[in-house]
Amino acid sequence: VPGWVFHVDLDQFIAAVEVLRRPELRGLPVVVGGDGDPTKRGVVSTASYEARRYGVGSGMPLRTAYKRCPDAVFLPVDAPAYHEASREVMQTLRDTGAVVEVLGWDEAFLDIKGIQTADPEAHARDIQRAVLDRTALWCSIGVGDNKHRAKLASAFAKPAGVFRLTRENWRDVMGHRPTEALWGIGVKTARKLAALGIGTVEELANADAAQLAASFGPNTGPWLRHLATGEDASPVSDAPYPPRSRGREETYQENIADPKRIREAVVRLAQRVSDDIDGEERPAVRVVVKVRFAPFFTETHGVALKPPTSAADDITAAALAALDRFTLDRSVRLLGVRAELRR
DNA sequence: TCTGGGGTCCTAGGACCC
DNA sequence: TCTGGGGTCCTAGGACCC
Repeated sequence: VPGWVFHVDLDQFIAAVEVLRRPELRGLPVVVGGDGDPTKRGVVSTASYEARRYGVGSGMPLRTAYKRCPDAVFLPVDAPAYHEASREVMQTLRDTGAVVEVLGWDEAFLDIKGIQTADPEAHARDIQRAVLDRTALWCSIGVGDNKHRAKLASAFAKPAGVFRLTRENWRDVMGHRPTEALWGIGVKTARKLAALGIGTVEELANADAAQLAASFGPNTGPWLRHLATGEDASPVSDAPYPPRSRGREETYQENIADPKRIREAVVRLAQRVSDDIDGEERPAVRVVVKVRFAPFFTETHGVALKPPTSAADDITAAALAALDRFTLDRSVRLLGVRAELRR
């Protein structure tokens, strides 16, 4: 009997939450992103299915989304609202008795080992119904024999469906797909693999281990091939995950050229980071400043905190010391400050 | 009408040590 | 004279994900 793993993925989550509190938007193209002004710098967080029909999707610049669908309703990101909706969904999932590993606002893995079922699809439908009844949100559920397969399966289940992906149908479903279909392979790695003559999941599963290790490193190489087999022994874990870092960054509507204003902005960001880590029990060991110069290239510099500290004055001083390591001879479109926390 | 903001993890290269 | 072979730590950057 396989230990079933479910991957629950909310359908158009952010847009769906917005529609719930504004029922008049149902059925309309809705685009959530930035501060809701599609003429400004920003990207789409989530587009409703109606908006996706116009070619609008996550990660797309808001200005492009506006061009493609000028009649869409553009809304600002309201993180607290999504957080609250997410909390309700995750609690519903826990109440089913499964072990729940949360993966962001709108996704979770469920280990249902403790629940006897000969019909995992029926159980998935029950969970889907429970989420819908309690939150009025639809989700799709991937049914797998491990996390990786469950994760990929949920995409095939959308919208509002259930799809099973296991060792048995892995080759049929995934073998012919591009390597980018795997969770952990993005456009860069797919391109690099293609240059080695490896285009599909099946080809990657059969690739030469030594060649992969030579190109991607002794750990990453074998890991890539392992991904293509669909096998995954990692457990679903509900253990609390201590954050490694906390950061704040912002893109400016107009680039900043004046070093004095850059300095002031870094101080403000450092102050916000200090406020954020005030609630953490562990102090920061390092502060990293990120600068994105025009047109679009990014550099970072960091400063160690010895001894580790959470004090706002120390965080700010470290951020300014890190900023001093940059040559500010070009205008800046983004600044960021990140504190790395003691492990 | 260019390209958010929140993160995590891995790697390469230099410093440093024995 | 013409320079080893580990090992670890630190830093910057890259890649990926939601």
